[in-house]
Amino acid sequence: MDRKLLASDRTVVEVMSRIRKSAVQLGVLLREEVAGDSTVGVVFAELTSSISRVFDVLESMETVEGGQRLDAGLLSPPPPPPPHHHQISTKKRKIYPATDRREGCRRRSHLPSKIVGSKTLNDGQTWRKYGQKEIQSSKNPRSYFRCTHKFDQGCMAVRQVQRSEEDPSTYLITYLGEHTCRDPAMAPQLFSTSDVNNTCLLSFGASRHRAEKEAQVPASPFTSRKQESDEEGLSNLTTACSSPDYFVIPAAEKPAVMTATSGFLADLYFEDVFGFDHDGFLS
DNA sequence: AAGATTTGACCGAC
DNA sequence: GTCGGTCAAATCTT
Repeated sequence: MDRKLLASDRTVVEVMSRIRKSAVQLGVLLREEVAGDSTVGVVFAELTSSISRVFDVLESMETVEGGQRLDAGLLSPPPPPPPHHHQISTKKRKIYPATDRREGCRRRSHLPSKIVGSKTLNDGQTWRKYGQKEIQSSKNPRSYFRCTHKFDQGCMAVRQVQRSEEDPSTYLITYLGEHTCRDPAMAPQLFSTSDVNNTCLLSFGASRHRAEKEAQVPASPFTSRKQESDEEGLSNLTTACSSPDYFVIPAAEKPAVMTATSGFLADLYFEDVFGFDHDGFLS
């Protein structure tokens, strides 16, 4: 797959990202049906499988600029320049000169993103909340989080959290960018027994390319620090890996979901992220 | 005191 | 002009 990415391919990427986003939202809305061993569940599994394959193909292409992975450039914008001197205005904020526009203000919503439906905000990562915004199309505000290690390790991962309108107990978490930070001291906590028992992670669009990359750079800087911004006391750990490409299913729904999806997504997750068969891992 | 959160302002994309 | 994403001073928490 040596073909370079054309502008039209990028449009495809954007459209596919939207389709994937819609699929995830659909999964949340159809939780019961998807969880059951029903036709809906089978069709949903088929849909997610197809989306994953498309992303596999797209991610195997080179970028026009050459060399970089598809999402490397799209997901990880270059780090913003260090803040320098700014004019002081009479208002609360400093005024940035026209030549010093903030990179961060560029909208990222059109970039590939990974959306997770979760009952908890705790995903094993340490996040720092940096903003909250009322969203026009939604009655629930959206909260913005950046990785705690943004400045000390240059990690550009960010996430947006919004409570689901359909199911207020569920958070729709959009991950943008990938974690490049590491906190080795916490690695041994990866998949403690309780985590395995209480979670089920379904991979959405996890590619072998990403898996290989993560195998080289072990993900998941787990931390014992206070889980930041975990609203309303939701502190039970529900995810055990930093890779954001998951669909998180509450423990109670796990068996049914595993049946409905024939386990292929879960298999993909275990194989891609950990590089071995989960049956062996769990036994 | 240090670090985290809140919240109004700023700014680029659309 | 509107909207969404980010910044950063003020405030809160540990």
